[in-house]
Amino acid sequence: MFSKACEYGIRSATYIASQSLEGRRVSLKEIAQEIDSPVAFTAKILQLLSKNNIVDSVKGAYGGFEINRTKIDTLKLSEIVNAIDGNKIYVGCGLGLKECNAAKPCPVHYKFVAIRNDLRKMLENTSLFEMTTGLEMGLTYLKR
Amino acid sequence: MFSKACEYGIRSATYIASQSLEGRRVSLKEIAQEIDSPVAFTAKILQLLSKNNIVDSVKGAYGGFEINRTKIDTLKLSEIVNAIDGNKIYVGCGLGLKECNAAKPCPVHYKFVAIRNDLRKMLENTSLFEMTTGLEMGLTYLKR
DNA sequence: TCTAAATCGGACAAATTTATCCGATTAAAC
DNA sequence: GTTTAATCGGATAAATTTGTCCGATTTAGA
Repeated sequence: MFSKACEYGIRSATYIASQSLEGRRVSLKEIAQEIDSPVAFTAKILQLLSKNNIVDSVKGAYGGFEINRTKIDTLKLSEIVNAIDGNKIYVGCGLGLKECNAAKPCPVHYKFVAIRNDLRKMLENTSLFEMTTGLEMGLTYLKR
Repeated sequence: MFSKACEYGIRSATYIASQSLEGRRVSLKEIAQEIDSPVAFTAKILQLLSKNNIVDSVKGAYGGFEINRTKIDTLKLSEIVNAIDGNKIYVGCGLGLKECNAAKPCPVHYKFVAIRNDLRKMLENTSLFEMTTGLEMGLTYLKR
């Protein structure tokens, strides 16, 4: 459903948020270790998230990544997905047809529209904070 | 959502079915032209569908691909998707976590379960015949 | 039997995604 | 100022997906 890059991105942001809530800034190394992802590849994704203003990065010793409280509350999963995978999850035909729309629908057009709308709504309604709440309660896990 | 291979596979099967309903056996060349796909790559996918008993192939002059009426009525999209992409659309965690289930859920586990169930049900409930009905009525289009 | 039209199957090539490496830069601490 | 620990950014490599090529095989028809 999502690219690997996007999966690592969501897991990274979730972990950073969870630690920022505790006042801890975290390093790339720690992030990759905690979400079980390839370090160098994760670095690329974090750069992307940083450029898209989703996480804040601090260079130099004692640097790392963090997300401020306001962003944790307001940022939605959709913005992370959009920064990495773009909007290709929502747009385009389920069968790969270039010109498929309500006026000229493919055989499964309406069925896909419904499912994609659900996915879009879910991503637009899920905040980073919500992602971390389960973690704090020990009910959800990011690793492995 | 689906791989290109899977998209071509669904479009191929749908076109073959629509022509088989008219009593016409169709060639690879015609299929690729009608669904606007790369010929040689489509050939590979048709081989796969043939091996998985989804389409019937006839070698030699006047050969080509066809699907018998019973199969057109009973075959579901899920079987085509399964033959090409396997079951990776349904299984596995939305965030790519190896061990994610109801006992140890990731932060979006239940939200993904719901959406994927909808997708699975849709594929399991849509027959090849249903794919062709819109085509016959000129309401849906496979090309471009 | 020969020819033409078709699928089959294996090797190969291109494109994209995933992943690694390393030097440059930055900033805190001593 | 030097060291150290960190991100940044560009080049490169590996893996996967997508796509091509071509000879082998099969079969209908002349």
